[in-house]
Amino acid sequence: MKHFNVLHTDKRARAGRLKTAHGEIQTPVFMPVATLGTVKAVSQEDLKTIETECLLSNTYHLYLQPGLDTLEELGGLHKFMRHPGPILTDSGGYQVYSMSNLRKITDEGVRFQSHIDGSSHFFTPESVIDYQARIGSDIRTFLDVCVENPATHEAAAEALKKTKAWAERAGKHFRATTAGVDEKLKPLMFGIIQGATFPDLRRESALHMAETVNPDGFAVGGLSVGESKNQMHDTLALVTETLPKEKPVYFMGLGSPEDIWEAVGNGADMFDCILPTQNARNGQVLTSQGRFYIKNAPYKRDDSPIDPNCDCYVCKNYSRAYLSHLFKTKELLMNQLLSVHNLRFLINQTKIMREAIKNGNFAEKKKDFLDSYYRDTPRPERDKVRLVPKSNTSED
RNA sequence: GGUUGGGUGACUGAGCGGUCAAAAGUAACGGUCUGUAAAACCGUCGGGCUACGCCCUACGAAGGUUCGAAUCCUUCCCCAACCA
Repeated sequence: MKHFNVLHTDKRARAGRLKTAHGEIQTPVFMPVATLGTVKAVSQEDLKTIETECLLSNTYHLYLQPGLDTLEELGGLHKFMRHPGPILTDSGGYQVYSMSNLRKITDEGVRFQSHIDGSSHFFTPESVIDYQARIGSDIRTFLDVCVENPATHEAAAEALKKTKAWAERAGKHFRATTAGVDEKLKPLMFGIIQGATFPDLRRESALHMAETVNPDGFAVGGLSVGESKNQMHDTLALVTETLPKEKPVYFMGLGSPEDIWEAVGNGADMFDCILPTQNARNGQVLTSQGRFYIKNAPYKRDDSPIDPNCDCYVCKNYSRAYLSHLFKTKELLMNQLLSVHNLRFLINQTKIMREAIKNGNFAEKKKDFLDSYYRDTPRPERDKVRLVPKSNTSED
């Protein structure tokens, strides 16, 4: 049974449908991030209201808390969090990257030191597949090795070598452990493509994944980690050109609206990102006319909604002035309201994209979006590289 | 009326002879964040410059001591507590 159908194309942009055990996903899709089995500050009711199609959760974090025994006893993640829709789980590969001071990589797997209590845990490509089975996610990903940017070709090649070997092991294990499962209930496995920003490595990774591992979908990892926008988009374009066209492409960790427009134009179908929720908690909101900080002076007495063009319940019922007040007074409701809005904004963008692809005017709609989004602010430099490490970001 | 303790930048509050345009926190102003170790973090924060330095104006007010005072002395004005 074919789990993914490309319904419409407009140049390289595609609109499609992905079937999972917990329902269909229309693509392009934005998946809110529920690392610990919750989209931070957002309720299940909210997720439904904003028309969430798929959630992303995290193997590493769920493994530590509440623990897989607990999760399994309570019927898996869907039942535990009462989420009826599809869930994709990240393998923990991102934690290999972001918690580099707490882990050690060997050919066999990754030894983590828990960030909670310091206890030691060993993840292998196979065990991570088993963990995701216990979580019960619909889309499961392989353990990979993501390198920081900038990386030397040597380091990226070394990481890719492990990623490839691990993908083969994980794919084999996945097939062996899901062999008898009914097609309709069968989870999907997504392989992760690495190779930093080196074209030869990216091509090698994509070809290897497609030809040797042949997963249900392709995740593009190791991007949006500090490289320039040009590098990021060029790398994606090269990967989608290399990959077969009949399977979904998931750009891991991409979440600013302008980037998603660009990436959909380059053939990506699925996205997840902490940005809309994390930025919401830090007071930044997205609108069709650009993004801004709700806490900033101009909004203190602004009685208008965050985005007059948004259909979310926050924009219909709350003013900028009130939300600004909530932020400044550290009222917890702010986290929920701004998160709901930002998520709904991105989901609405994907709906506009699908419609545009169907109508064959994607480029035009993309231009409309960007013209409006950058109406009052200069467009960012596309070749600018993030120089400061993740843990020490600042700008003056 | 007396005694004692105080009056420091928007606020709270350190400093108690030079290294003080003055700690720290708050507020204010601006920003960062892309498969979440984040309801986190980072700047700026008296004014003016021919700015990695210089010049003004500043620690209740006015005098004074000193090479030099937010810091010591005198007087005055406020504030708090207590005593009449």
